[in-house]
Amino acid sequence: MERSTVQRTAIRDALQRAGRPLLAQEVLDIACASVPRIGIATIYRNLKTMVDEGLLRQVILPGENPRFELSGHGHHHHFQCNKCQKVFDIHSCPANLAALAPKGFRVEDHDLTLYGLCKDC
Amino acid sequence: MERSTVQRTAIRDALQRAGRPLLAQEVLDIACASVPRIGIATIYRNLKTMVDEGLLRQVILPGENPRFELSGHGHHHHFQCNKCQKVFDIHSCPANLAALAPKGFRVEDHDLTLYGLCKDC
DNA sequence: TATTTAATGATAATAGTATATCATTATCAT
DNA sequence: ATGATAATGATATACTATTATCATTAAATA
Repeated sequence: MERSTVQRTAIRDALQRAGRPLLAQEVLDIACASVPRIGIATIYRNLKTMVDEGLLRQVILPGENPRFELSGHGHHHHFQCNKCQKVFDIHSCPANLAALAPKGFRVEDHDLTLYGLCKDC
Repeated sequence: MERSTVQRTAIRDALQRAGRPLLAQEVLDIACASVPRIGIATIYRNLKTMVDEGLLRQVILPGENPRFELSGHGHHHHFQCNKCQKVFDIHSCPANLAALAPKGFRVEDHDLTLYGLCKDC
């Protein structure tokens, strides 16, 4: 049985409005604006539930804590700003990556992260 | 003042013979063969020192603990086997990655990880 | 070989994220 | 509106990779 709560709504809205993957802590900060007394446990609980439901997808970059984004964006990659550390979506994808692997290796998937300066930095 | 110890040698040899990035735990397991009483603290201590000296480089894949490899291989990427979890070097690199970023973003660097089955799996 | 002291090994301590606990609150079906 | 109970909030706890501690060992120099 699942109930609709203002906390859950605030979490979904935070991710929707941001339009980029957010850390649990970032979700907390944003959701606090609409639900001041929201706790970090509620954030983690709901993020986990929403991932299990398939509503969210985890974005894990090297050396970073998990971020969360709304699912349904298809296969894509990410850009992290070296200055503000924010992560943005990249909707294109390099071709022929399978050819890079050594002979005898079968490529099934890949992860790509670009680093640099975002539009605002 | 730096002293040459069998432990330090065993750690360097483990990385050299493996020819692929190793977890601290993997280094311990391999080094144990030549220095049975070697402790995990010694592994971490030496890995850290060797990174500071520039002898080693850390390899951090998404969601994984740091691995270590001998430096001096230049810019390259990695392949992780979905079955044995081992990580291998990939010495080629896709071109034109900068073109993938949205307008207004400046690309300075990138990370690429391929996933699949290694030669042995 | 004796001396100095850096390095080791065993383990306790730390750090930082994520989860468990539980009394309280608030949702929803009746 | 009421009752059953799912969800929350505050915080304790777990987890686990890494570091600190310190007595002991061993490398390097004279």
